[in-house]
Amino acid sequence: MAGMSIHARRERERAERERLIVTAARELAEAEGWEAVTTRRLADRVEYSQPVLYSHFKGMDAIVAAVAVDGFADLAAEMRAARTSTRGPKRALANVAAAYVAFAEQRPALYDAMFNQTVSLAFATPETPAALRAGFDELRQVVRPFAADDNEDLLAEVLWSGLHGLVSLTRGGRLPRENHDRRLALLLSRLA
Amino acid sequence: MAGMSIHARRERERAERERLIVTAARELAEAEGWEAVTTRRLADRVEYSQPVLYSHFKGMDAIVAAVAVDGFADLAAEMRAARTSTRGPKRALANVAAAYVAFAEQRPALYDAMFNQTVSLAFATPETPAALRAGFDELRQVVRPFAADDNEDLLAEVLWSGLHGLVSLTRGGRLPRENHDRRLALLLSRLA
DNA sequence: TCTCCAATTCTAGCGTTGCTAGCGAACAGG
DNA sequence: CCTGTTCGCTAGCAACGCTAGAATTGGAGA
Repeated sequence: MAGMSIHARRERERAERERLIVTAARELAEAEGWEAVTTRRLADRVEYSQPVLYSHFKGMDAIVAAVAVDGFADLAAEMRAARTSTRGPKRALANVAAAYVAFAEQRPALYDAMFNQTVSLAFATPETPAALRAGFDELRQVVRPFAADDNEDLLAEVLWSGLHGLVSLTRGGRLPRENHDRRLALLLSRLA
Repeated sequence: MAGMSIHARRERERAERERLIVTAARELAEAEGWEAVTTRRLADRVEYSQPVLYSHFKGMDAIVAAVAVDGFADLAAEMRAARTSTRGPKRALANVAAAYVAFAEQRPALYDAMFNQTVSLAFATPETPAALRAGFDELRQVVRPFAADDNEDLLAEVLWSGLHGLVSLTRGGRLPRENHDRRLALLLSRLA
């Protein structure tokens, strides 16, 4: 039965091509913004025709969602690094918050995919991708020392909201970039 | 010289038509979301042809921006009502925050225009529309009792960030709607 | 009142978008 | 070597934002 290994190779190649599409979409978005990521340009970039994209993803939204999942994994990793490289609950909190903000500032297109662009990502359900949970877990761990036993989740969610609000309003020009650090410090001091 | 009054009438009619366009855009967006607000459908609704839109606004973005300015005026008015109908700093804060959240929940398309859709609105500059300042002033007034003299603005900005983050993550499905009230209460208790 | 000119609105169309139908080539299996 | 299926491509659709140029409207002067 040579057929089986052939089938396996095909699936492998197919998975590779899917990765190629997702990373190409991500690179294009980070270089020129999401409005520049069209099916034609993306197909051009991966050197396939448009319809190939639709054999992997249901549509453009699904491609954005795939990039977003990647983004959540990256964000979770960076927050984890920020947390484990510090001692002391207060410093850990400050470091993780700074990592979150830095991520949003340095990868605006990725952050957009995660929080603005895509609406069709399952979040607090059983089929939520692991990467999404991982990010939230980091926040929960870092606020644990400051929470009463019964509201750890709640505090993590409020922290997340505060960080997202700060980042989001600043990036949209609603808040002046000037006092960004002071705002962040104030938020953290009130939550801790 | 009858020409002058004719000119005046024409300008009046023109202004009326502009209002018609903006309110039609707003109604269409609130009824079916912004993706349904196309130049063709909008032109249809106001019973003019597409190019008329471009004699009033530079493009679709400018129309969204005009709706957003309306939205800021509404939001400011509702927050003002919430503040002045209450006695006591803590209650005032809670009431204004609740008004903000209610606004975002009941008029999602409007909130979208104000915070997600449009990027091209001047905010902390001299030519910032009055409606935009008014909303922020309400927040500033309501946090004044809880701020040290030198960081009143900062605290208002952090409150705004927290509220926007809460609303934005909840609406995008990132936070379960379940504990929304408890999250809001926690945020306020930490800021006050 | 009739004609003319300027302002204004409409028709028609351009280039691009996301997405899909259906043809043609490539390739595993007999 | 032939056959059947799988796969990617060419071509095209409807709808998008936006614009050029024709057509219509309506005030002004004879």
